[in-house]
Amino acid sequence: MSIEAAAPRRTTRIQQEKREKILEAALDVFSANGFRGATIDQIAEAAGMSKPNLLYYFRGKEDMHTTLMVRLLETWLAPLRELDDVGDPVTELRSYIRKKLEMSRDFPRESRLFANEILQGAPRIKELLEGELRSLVDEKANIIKSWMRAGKIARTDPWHLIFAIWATTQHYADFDVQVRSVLGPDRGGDGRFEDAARFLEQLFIDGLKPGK
Amino acid sequence: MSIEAAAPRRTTRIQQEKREKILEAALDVFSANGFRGATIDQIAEAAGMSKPNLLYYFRGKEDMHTTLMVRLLETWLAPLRELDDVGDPVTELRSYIRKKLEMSRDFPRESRLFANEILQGAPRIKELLEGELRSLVDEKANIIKSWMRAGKIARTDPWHLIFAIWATTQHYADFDVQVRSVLGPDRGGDGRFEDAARFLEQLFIDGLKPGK
DNA sequence: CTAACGTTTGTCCAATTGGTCAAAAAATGC
DNA sequence: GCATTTTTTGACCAATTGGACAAACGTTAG
Repeated sequence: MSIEAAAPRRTTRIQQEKREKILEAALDVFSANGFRGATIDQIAEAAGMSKPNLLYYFRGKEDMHTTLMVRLLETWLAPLRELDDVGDPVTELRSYIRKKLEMSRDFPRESRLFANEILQGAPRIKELLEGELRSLVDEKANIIKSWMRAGKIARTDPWHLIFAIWATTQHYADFDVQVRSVLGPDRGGDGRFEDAARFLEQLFIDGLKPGK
Repeated sequence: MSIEAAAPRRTTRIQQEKREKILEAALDVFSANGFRGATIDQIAEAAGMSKPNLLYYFRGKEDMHTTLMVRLLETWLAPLRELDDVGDPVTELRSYIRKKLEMSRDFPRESRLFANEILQGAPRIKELLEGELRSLVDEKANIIKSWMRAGKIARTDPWHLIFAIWATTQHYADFDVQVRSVLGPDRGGDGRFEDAARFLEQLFIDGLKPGK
């Protein structure tokens, strides 16, 4: 026994990799089936390992889910965090909307994971919403308000503006099946995101140009 | 035995009432927990009857769900169906948006039921989306297009316009927890729907006024 | 080589859950 | 009142599922 107190075991490279692989599989399964719809067996199979082996790396299903959730929330809110006081308001907002839409295109699983959670009443991240998220949105809403006061963009409700941006952009990930179904095989292909980008730009940016 | 062929048994008043009661309970449970998250026992308890009794009126969980789904789809699409060729375009769209928002306020369970289904890939109503819904949207999109050609409203993509209206209005039902959390106790009360109505009116209607 | 430790798995278990069934209880027709 | 039909329920079942565990396996340091 060494002199030092029992140091918490360093996580080895192999442990890290396994945990990553599991989380990747869990994201797949949770986002496609929701928390209750997902089974540990499904995740295990998707990760290419046995169920007891998963439970060696995570305490349980709940553990995987919250780990995913907390980690992804950061990525998810990054674009909003970047909304910057000093930039040109219209440019900032345009860039925010584009980033959000790109996230729906590139990370639809993450979007659906959150959508699932919120739909079920956000039992596992309610505090985060009321705390961290709320203050972040308040902060950014105030920035937007200051832009309005300065006459840089049209006056409107910043909170609902943010909701509208969330709703319209995430719609293309969360309601993907519906979007594709309605657009049909022709218009529903890869081009739909460019069409959406053009539309949203017109809707939000043109509508927000100052002086009507 | 009578001369007539075995007539399909008339559904009695009591049967109708029980089925209604069950569907009401099922809507509660399905919308709050999703299909897989809902249990027959929960529905039975919510309906105030025993599980085997439920299964006397419905063949199974799936049966309740599809019955709900098909029935509610009509209600859900009613506002869009009413979008009328002959009315004033701006009035028509304003009225559509208002109705959709009111539905989110008055029928949040229905909204969440659909959201849940779509999120999971719409396994049970995919054909409906690709058939009935698609042709309805196409029809209305063409009406909107004709308005644009006539210079009555600004030019934009009608399909994505419809998506944006769906997304923004249903957001207030599907993401209710998040909306409330972000707005906080003060702004998140009953008034949030009026604020939303004002905002959406400005966003969509002002933005669509013809001639920029 | 071997002891110690980290990793993996087969097996098992208890709880949950969708659904069945036969028998009891109501309701209905005569 | 009585026979028939409809409605309700208690008991039961098989499948699924989250999780526990000890034994087996691999790896590494001495």
